[in-house]
Amino acid sequence: MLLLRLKSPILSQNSYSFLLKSCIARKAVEPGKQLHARLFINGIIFHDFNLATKLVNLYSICHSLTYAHNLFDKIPKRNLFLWNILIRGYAWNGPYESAFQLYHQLLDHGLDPDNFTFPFLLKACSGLSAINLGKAIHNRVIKTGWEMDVFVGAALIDMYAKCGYVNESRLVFDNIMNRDVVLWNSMLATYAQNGHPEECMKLCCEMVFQNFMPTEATLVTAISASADLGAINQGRELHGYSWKLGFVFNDKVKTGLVDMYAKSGNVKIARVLFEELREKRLVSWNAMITGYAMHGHAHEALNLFKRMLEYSTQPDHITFVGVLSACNRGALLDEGQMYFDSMIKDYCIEPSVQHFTCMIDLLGHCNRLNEAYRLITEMKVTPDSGVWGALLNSCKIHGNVELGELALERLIKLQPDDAGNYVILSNIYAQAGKWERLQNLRKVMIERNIKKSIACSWIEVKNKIHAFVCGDTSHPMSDELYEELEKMGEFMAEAGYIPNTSPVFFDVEDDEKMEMVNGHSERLAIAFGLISTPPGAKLLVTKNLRVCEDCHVVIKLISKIKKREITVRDVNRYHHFKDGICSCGDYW
DNA sequence: GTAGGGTTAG
Repeated sequence: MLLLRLKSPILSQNSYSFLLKSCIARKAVEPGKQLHARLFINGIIFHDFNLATKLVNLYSICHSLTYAHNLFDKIPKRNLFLWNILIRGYAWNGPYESAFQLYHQLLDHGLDPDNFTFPFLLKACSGLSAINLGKAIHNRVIKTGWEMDVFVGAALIDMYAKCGYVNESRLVFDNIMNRDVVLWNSMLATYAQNGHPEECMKLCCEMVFQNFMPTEATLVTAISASADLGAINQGRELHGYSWKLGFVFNDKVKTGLVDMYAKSGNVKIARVLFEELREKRLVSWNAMITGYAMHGHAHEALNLFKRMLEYSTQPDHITFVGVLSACNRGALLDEGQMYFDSMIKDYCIEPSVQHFTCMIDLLGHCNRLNEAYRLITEMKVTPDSGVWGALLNSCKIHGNVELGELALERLIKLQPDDAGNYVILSNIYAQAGKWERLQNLRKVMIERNIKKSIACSWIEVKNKIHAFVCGDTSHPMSDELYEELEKMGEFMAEAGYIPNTSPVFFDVEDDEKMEMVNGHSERLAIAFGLISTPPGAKLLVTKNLRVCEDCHVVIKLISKIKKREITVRDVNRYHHFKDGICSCGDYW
């Protein structure tokens, strides 16, 4: 950049070329603009295609799309390379629509998109979640014969993944014979991002089996999948595998491990790894803060947040989801309100539905139901099912029938087929002794043919995931498992336990009801865990719905009688049972 | 005479 400071107005075109190349390498847009001005004054710019191209490239890399596009428009003869770098700029930074405008212009000019154009266009589709556009581009890919290209393929896989079309992703993946590691990674990410962690793990094994060397992205994706599965042993294996492959000092892999250990209930190990990070980036802070929040360690989460600010790391909207849900778990109303205000005022973050959900949950937690409702009415964003669900849940805990009815009314509009909401209101009615309303609600459910979704819980034992549905007798160890449950029942009866059958929704006789509660999937998974692990071993069970109230009581007792730490991760939160107490403080 | 696909936190 020394040359820039020289007074001499005349530089050779080679020198300009060299300087621009250096600007591109450093992403230095300001010196580039100065060079642009000189080129303009000297009248060189429009005669030297090479220099103009370099400038468009620089602007495009540096998010200066307006500059890039203006210059692009003035270049008389444009080649595909020039179109591609401008499309790339829009694909990376938006507005994505501009990428498609350029694409159509390109076609109008009689040019054919190539294996560079397609990945950029597909990236823009991913950004817009525009499946129809994506499919149209896919057709064009097939027509122009680029479908076997790994770059195009990976972009197609990602586009379908971001639009939620997992099967289409897989078709693209299966269709390409000469795969490379990124193509595998794209497919792994598709499964991980779309809630198919088991498929992700399976494919990961296949990839290794086919002698592909995992990369940083492979491990990050696989670790996040095992975090979503709550598969601690698989996660530990991946941890060991990272050692073997030399990724153990890699901060991105390590952040994945922090998330994985936190989600599987090992917050302490997560913290140790977090402290080992050489560079603590925003994602790492967020993983640790949300990890603490999930497990109800409100003060640890907030202390870490304060430390993050001392490190001058700017929090983002995800950090505040963690901070606010930490306040919620700790019933810290004043702090929660303070952070919510600070997020808006000090950090200029527009509260999202998630932030509002945290606040409504928090107000509800503290029995400020009317304020919670008022907040919903004042929200600038449209309240979704999470928001009304939080209100409904708070109404159940504090026995507010009227607001509960209102919340359900809104929920029915948003999720007409979700039985869970009806069940919560029916529980509110049952608790309040409103039997007539309860009967009416049941009638409505029957009329609308709303059925409770099948509850499923799973537990990982010796690296294998064992899944149980409600009343399941299909497991090979089913007999032993029910025997264990029966034995537990005797112990619990001695401890004064009386089954609470109110969560059982169907009209059935009492002893039948008992059996149904007894056969709840979380109990089956825990019973299986008890008989297939050594005494004292921790258990982690994951459930697709909320833990039922009776099971919550029972698991507390089991943790005391069997001297076991049991973690249940239900659809909303974690419950840590130890010595007869649950970390949620019976609020969930 | 150049560029590109996959990566974690909610």
